[in-house]
Amino acid sequence: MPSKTEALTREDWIKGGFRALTTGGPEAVKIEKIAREMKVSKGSFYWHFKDQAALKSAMMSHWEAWGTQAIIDRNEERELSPKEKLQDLSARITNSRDAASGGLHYGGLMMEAAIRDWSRFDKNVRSSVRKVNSTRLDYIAKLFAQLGLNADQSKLKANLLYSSMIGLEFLEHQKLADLESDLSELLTLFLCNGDDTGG
Amino acid sequence: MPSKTEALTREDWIKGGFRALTTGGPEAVKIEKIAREMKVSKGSFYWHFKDQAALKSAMMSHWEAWGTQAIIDRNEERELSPKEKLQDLSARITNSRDAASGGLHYGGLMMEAAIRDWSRFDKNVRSSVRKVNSTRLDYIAKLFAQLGLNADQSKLKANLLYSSMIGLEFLEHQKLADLESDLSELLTLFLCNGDDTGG
DNA sequence: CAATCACCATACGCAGGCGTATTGACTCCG
DNA sequence: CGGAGTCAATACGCCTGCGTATGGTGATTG
Repeated sequence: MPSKTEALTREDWIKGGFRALTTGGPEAVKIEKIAREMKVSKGSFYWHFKDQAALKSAMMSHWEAWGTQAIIDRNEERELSPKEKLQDLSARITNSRDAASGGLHYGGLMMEAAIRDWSRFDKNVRSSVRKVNSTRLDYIAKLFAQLGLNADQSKLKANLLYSSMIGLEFLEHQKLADLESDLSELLTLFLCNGDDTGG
Repeated sequence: MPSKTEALTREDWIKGGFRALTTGGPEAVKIEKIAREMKVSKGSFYWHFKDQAALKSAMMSHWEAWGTQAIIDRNEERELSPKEKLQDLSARITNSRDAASGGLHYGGLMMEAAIRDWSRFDKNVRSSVRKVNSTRLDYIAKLFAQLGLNADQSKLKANLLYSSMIGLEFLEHQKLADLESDLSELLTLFLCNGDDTGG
């Protein structure tokens, strides 16, 4: 365990990477830029990481874990009805600013959006995003199924709910309250009528 | 009217800009890069535009017009019921590869997504996107209103429908057919029950 | 107390992008 | 033909970012 002024760790750089991503988008995830923000030289970076791709990869690993299992676990560990879980999930995803994930928690909404941006033109990031989406969708669909919807309907509603979360988040950068209320309305709508799948 | 090998126009560069944006994202909208793709030198660019910002600005102007008025006009000029218009709109936004807008039509889905990415960390682009969103949402809400929904419900459903378009587009890079079907289901759901706004 | 190790700073060469300045071609007009 | 105007190629200086190489410093170990 070194002392001096507390040597940087690998995770410090990952956090720095997410800060850059969140505040400046994919374009801002530059080593020298992050180094400046952290008031160190990039010499440190290349000690902890092989190159840029390694940082990106590490960031994605963290996010894959945080963006799926962490959220789901926290939702499951409390004793809620499926309906409550769905409501809670909506609130959690839109409002993820609470202290979670042991310090590696970077900023919720903006961060997810930035990662989605990133994924659009980066194969590896896209692969991570697909995993996360898939896990989340399966989980949401499972909750709908527990409420009595059949498999197709569950998947459909999961798609639509999750898509709305993403789309609404994009529409309303500013007013968070309306976002949650809109999502809540959608959920109500989904849970009011079970089956009427038109052809 | 010059001759030679048909001198480049301002719009050629704008098209080039959109091609770059669509295929490589905001990061790819670089003058020298676009110039290479167009097999000319950047000397040409700086004849037609003052700088990068000018190109971006011009691109946004084009998109503002194309992304709102053009879509709405084409939807309105045909004689459809409001319900049909909504369905048609969904299909049109997701499936905008038909020959439209007189040649300045760059690639539908990917392009819109790239512009949204761009807007996240660029003030001017964001301003354009807000305008376009606002216009589209008003139009969609108007259609819902024509179907008998009150103002609040119209706005809500417009928000949700439009958000779903965006979110679904993100989820399903690959299968376009499912996207349309999901949207169609959502619309059906919206139009089946008029009012049940829970508190 | 030297040797080693962990961690960081500095300096380097390279590539790519920006915007400018200069020059070159081709066209139009007188 | 000569000059003005339109458009594009080339060359330049600047900056930023990458990854490497090398050197320094403080702790740790024998």
